[in-house]
Amino acid sequence: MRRSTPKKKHATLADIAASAGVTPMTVSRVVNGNGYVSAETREKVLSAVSALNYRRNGLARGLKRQRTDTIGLVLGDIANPFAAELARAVREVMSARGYNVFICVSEHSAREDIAAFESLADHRVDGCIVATRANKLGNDRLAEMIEGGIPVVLIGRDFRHPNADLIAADNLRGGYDATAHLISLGHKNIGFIGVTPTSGVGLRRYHGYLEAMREHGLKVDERLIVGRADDGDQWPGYSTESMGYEGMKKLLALRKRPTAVFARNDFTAVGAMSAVKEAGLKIPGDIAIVGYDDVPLAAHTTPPLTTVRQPTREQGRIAAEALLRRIESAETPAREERVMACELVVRASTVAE
Amino acid sequence: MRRSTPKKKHATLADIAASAGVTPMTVSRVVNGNGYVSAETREKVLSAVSALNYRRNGLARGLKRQRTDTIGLVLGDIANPFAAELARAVREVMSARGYNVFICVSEHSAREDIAAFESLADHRVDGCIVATRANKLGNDRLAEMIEGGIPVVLIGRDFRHPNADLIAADNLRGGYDATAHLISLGHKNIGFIGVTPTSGVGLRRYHGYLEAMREHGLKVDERLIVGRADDGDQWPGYSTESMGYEGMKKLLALRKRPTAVFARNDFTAVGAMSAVKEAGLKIPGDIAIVGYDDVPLAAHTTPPLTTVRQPTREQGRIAAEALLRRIESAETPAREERVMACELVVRASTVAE
DNA sequence: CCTTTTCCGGTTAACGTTAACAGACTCTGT
DNA sequence: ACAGAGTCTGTTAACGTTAACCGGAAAAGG
Repeated sequence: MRRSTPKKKHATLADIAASAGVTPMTVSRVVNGNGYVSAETREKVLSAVSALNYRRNGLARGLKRQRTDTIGLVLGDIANPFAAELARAVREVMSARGYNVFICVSEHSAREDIAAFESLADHRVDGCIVATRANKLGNDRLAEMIEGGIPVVLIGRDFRHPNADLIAADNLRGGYDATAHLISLGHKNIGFIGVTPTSGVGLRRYHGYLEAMREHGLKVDERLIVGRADDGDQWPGYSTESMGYEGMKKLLALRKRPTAVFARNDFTAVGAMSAVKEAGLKIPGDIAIVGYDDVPLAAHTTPPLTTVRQPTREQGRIAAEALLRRIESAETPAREERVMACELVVRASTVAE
Repeated sequence: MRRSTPKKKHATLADIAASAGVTPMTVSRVVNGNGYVSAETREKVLSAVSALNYRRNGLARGLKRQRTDTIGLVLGDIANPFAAELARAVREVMSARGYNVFICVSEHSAREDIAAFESLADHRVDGCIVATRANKLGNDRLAEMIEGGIPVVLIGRDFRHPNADLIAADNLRGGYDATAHLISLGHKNIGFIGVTPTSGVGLRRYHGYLEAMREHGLKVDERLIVGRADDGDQWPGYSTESMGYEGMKKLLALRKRPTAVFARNDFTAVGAMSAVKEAGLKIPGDIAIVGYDDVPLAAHTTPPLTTVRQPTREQGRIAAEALLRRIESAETPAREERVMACELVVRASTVAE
């Protein structure tokens, strides 16, 4: 218990300067590698730096320089492979240009969404990429921050602002294509797992499903739309697989069960597949299944999952580049909106081999 | 093209003060809700705050207060559900105590590992939770930072330092139990997917496997250890499912193929299962499979996956609390090390129902 | 009535860094 | 020898915030 020691303080430029017998300014020049410093002084300074374990204070530096070389990335759900891939792409571009990336997670809650970009803004990140789903409160707050002068780029968030670029996958079309694929295979009774009829408002892929059904003259039975509401503020212990599993159970219990199902994402689809197999039914013979995202897992399910691939890396890369443009140009550039095509990947969960 | 506007600047306390006809100090009192301010002036100030869209400058604030109310979390792989769950638990504890959490991702690269906690340290986070795998360079750098005075707690990183707590799951025991389970079912020829014989040095669950084999008098054939090296600095396009798939392919091609396989994690196990089924073999009849982590998916594979559950939330929570202790106590507390038990979850991939 | 407390707001001086400028000294070329 | 350029280091003044302190007015207590 007595094994505690007094706390250490961080060394400052002044400490190094005193120890090396120079002024703080000279030390600053050495650690930043700019300005003229003789080899001899540099040596003295560097050895003092490592002796005192000096690290520059990013707060003071950022305050003085009016930039932090740091950007923020707000993600809704860190467990999602899509988010992970996005983060990787953003980071690649950003670190090549000398920026750090700090990630904040909102857990799909409006309150946390706001808290996340407020804390990033307070720490004066040079810009922000926001990849969370739209919500009223968050949108309002975001608009204020943008108007407050923070460069912002949105990924897949259904919110438009004249000073924020928007990069998105064409999930409306993706959902349409997935559904049209099932229709072209002769299915008429097609379910959707992953939203409630009311909560799906913000989900483009769900609208794609509705549109495809309507355009092909198929009626959408509300009993075929199953899932949990997700627009509330809490989503405790959310597991997308179990939503798929439970959703499919509900569909299988219907008097007239669907012959095909479109799931909001691949993990939901996997849960649904598990329920189908448990019921002793065949995929795709009895029920065909389509997922969304083409996560690595999708190629390894039994049977392999038909899904819709979105260009994740490209979205991340383009968003990062758009943000850099906003950060580094003297004037705030004109708004850019990019909608990227998705690609249906047909595997054995809809078409037997 | 011409649709660009000049950049905005952030409003400062002084701007608000001027606009409200008070001093900056009074504004500070209002926005921080401390000190005495009359209702009338508070009103004036607040309306100026919202009119000018003021947000306090966290850099200046942090610089002056010598704390940022922010902690850093360094993760190796954001796509891992384990990491996601950990992050959630850490965030829960931390936001309840008024701290923000910034996440940095190292992509399992030593260079990025170092860059991550250096950038966090430079931004003067109040403390850091590091959940990346150990590596020589990173450990050295980390030791320097700890000695530089930053409170650090490690999760599952095989690195000891007198001023850093260590929370870990007992993956050695978990790996042992998983392997012993297979042995108790009569398997003798048991493969491991996910490391090369040389690269697995840092992976406790792999050592558990080796230990169980040795203790039960079974010899470990090096050809039964398959996987990619992962201790290099690059790991491009890494997909854990495909490692499992390819690893299993190699094992199936052996003249004397294993009757059971232990995979380093559940996704690797899923990839392996996919290769087994593709070869027309039965699970667990021809080959039994055990994974690790008990991700939500594991309950929904076909057959459901036997795996080892680690207490993820608890690790996150305990780490967060340990960090808070380090941050908020005046003296640096004595080192704490917690090893948490894992639990074998038996499902149908090893024992037919 | 006087003393003490509570309320309200201003003043000053940092926190650690760097941009801008200034001064001195050393070359180089003519 | 001298202008001009290049090299090296120091001084000053912010960047935006808040801790610490100060003083006056009003309220409370005796």
